[in-house]
Amino acid sequence: MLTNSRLVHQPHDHGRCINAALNRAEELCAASKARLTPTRKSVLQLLWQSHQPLGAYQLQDQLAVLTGKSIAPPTIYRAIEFLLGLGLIHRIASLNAYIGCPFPGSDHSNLFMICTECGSAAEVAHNSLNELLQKASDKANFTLQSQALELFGLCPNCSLSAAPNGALSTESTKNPESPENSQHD
Amino acid sequence: MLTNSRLVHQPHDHGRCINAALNRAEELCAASKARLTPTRKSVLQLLWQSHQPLGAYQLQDQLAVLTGKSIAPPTIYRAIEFLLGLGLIHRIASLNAYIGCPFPGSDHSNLFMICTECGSAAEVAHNSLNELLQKASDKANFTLQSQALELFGLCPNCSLSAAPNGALSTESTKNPESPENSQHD
DNA sequence: ATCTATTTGTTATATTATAACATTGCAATT
DNA sequence: AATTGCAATGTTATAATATAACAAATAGAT
Repeated sequence: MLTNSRLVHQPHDHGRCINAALNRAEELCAASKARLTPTRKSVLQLLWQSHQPLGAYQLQDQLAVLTGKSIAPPTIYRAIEFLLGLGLIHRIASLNAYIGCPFPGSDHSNLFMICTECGSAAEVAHNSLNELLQKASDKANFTLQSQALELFGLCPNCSLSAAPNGALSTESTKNPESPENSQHD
Repeated sequence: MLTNSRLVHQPHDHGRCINAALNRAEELCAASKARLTPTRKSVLQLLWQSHQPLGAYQLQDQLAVLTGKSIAPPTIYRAIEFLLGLGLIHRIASLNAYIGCPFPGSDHSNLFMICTECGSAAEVAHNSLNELLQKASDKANFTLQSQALELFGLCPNCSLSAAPNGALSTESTKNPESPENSQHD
């Protein structure tokens, strides 16, 4: 199970998150001879400002602030489309929102754990889950092409706040580890 | 694994589907002292006309045909909200569409297998999948509340059409079984 | 019959997304 | 450097999905 859950929910050097994501994006674009133009790069950067998914019009507002000029929806959606195409971001259907992908370039499922309290979303690539879904599809004679898997609930931090005092373990408060932004469990 | 997949993809007495769904709805409403008003009932009936999810504005159009008068969006959305609340229908987030639930009243996950070709959607209640998701949530200290699980691909029928001649088994062509509209696998 | 709460009607508008066409700008070749 | 062609962005308008706010009607309880 590959996840960015710990990184999402613990204090960390987020500047490194952003830089790492932008660097990966540069590499991926170079590799596929795609152009990471200023608009596209800004949108990606904005989506990495936090670990919370942003809607297209939130992006529009923030891009206006960032660049000092207002940009119409089609431009935003084009940048989104481009980034989605390269797997640099994901769309979270149930939120009509977009988020940076922590594992671009790797073939993986898109399971999201979305906090209904703080809005954060952690991504999980879960092999046995994918196998199970593939098996279920086979059994139903369903030719699986893609998937949208979205879990809602309370993230570690919000779970702690919500819990009756001291009822939960301190498991989630241990320090984050390298590498950059993912761990294998 | 509980699914209505076979029923969705094979010829069957669909009138019985609809009637069964409406009867279950009457019972559930009676049990919870909720009122299945004409509008609500019509919306539910329309959602059971086919095994394809319908959008709110498709419902609006069809309701206009059915009743002979045009009905504004809020009324449609209110009926949808009511039916969702009782678990009689589901919302498919990635399609902005709604579909009748074949197992209302039973506590279950909402895994959908949605055909990208014909638009049909089969629902699957999959215990071990739910367990796996619960485990993954626990591991991430995520307090799971609800989920949206949507698979895209080709349904059995469309898989057959798409497949190079005779390459697939005839497994999916055997007859549907009782009961009304679900099977245990 | 009256009251109350629920449901529906009505109007307006918010939110998300795309179509269609014009313009700009990069970059490859001459 | 000028030309050309394609990719990217700008611009305007509008489609598609969803909700807010308040008024009217209706069912059910007393």
